[in-house]
Amino acid sequence: DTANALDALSQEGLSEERVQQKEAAGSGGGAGGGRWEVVAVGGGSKKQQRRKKVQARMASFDDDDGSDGGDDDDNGGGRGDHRQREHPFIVTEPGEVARGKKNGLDYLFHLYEQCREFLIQVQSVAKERGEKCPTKVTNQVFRYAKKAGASYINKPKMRHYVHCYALHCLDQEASNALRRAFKERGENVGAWRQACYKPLVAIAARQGWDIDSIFNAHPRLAVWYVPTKLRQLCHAEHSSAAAPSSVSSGPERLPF
Amino acid sequence: DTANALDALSQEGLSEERVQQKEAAGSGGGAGGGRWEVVAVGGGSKKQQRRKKVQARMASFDDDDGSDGGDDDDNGGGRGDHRQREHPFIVTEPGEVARGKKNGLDYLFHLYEQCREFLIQVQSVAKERGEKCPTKVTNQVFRYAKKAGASYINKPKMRHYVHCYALHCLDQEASNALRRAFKERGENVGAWRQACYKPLVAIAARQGWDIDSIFNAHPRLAVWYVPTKLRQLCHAEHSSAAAPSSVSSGPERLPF
DNA sequence: AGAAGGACCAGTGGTCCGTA
DNA sequence: AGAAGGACCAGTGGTCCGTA
Repeated sequence: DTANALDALSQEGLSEERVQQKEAAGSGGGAGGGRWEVVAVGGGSKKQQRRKKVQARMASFDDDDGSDGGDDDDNGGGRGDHRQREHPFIVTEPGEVARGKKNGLDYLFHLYEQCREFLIQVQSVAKERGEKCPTKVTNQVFRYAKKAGASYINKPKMRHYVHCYALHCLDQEASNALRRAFKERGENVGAWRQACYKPLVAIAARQGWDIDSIFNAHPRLAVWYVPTKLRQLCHAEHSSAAAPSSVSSGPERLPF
Repeated sequence: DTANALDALSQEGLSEERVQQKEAAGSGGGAGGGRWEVVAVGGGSKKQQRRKKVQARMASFDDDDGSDGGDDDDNGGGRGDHRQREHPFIVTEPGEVARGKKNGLDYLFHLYEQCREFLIQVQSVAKERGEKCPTKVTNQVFRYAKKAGASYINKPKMRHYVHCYALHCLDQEASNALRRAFKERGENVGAWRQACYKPLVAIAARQGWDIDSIFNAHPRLAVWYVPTKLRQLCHAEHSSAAAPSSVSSGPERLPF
């Protein structure tokens, strides 16, 4: 029947034309406080946009069967077209909502917090079942997020901007300043993203170069793997910062 | 040339007819203090048995190239026969050295300590290089151990007996008593191994059922993954120990 | 029969590159 | 051109089962 056909399609990751909700940052300051506007990026009919409101956060579903057929909603509309991509990010100031077909950086950081919430849910299910319990945002968590309807969350995107989120967590002042500067200069997201590395390496330098400890010491950041490139930058900088013969000296030691 | 041919063979994991060293527990008590006898299990000629003494612990080699050709020793002897297996374990009392073509349990536990030492070496290499640093005995560590000449270490074996080692770490008295009882009764290794689960579950029960925390709180045990079956047993016992309606109550709570 | 371990397999971390 | 993300890939955790 139809439900099964839809299931089959959604298991291929091709259809599932759900309306996606986002909450827009209402009033200034950090992410996570306000609400995002509902932004439809699915192929579904417009009239469905306000349905399935909080789908992304709750719903008690199992994490290991591909089917949610027979639900109370139909995925109607024209079949066969792929889900549209998320709007690209632009550099926004803290509290600024992106206009047009763009997403802002508060929204980006909000996605990291959503992932952490999904992780916490996966952890509590695992504990209930006596299964091994992930400490990081793993593939399993991304799968869970997708099943929870948060189809706008995906691994490549989240991994791509982890270090930007790290800066946001570790030095909100510096992060905010960087956003304002790059917005003012009209830089694109790629340039801003690149620029996030340098202040992080400086933070690492101050804290004995142990980027893993820095991540793990921060509760919201600890659930993310340290990005390879950030690790490499810290290592390279550490090596060249140290006196040539004291590369193997421990943390906190300065060359003199 | 010959060296290359040998390399090729050893990369298939088929030959490398090295003499293997083991250190025998000299004087009673726990493992790790004494020395094991040299036990040859390779196909190499007998006269080579005392060569390459400490091979398994040191040697500065890289962890990612398969070649150690051109070394100072030849692997001589008849080619083409597979490496012999390790002698099977028998249940021995603490301090007792297995006789005949058998290995004792002090030796088994010693292997766990060797693996931990290999892990520590892998970790220090990773830190020097600024690579991500394993916290557990991973495939990478088993590969490293093999390259270090400890060909008698392998993943299936180590995973098979982890919970036995856990009991040895967490309650040496109970572990020793179990060994003596099973030896006296003439039980085989499989029966002893099975019997190790029960006292571990009892320990978990006393400590809020969190077997992961119990492993992680012990420095020598923390480097080992909690075995699936032990985790399942703890969970099953926990569920049935709790009152039916309070399965989701936290640790340390008793049903009353 | 009891046991050691090569080798396989499903699902991982990581990210490239065809896509829009 | 800049960017989002499906999909691939090497190496993982886990352990079965052909072997001795």
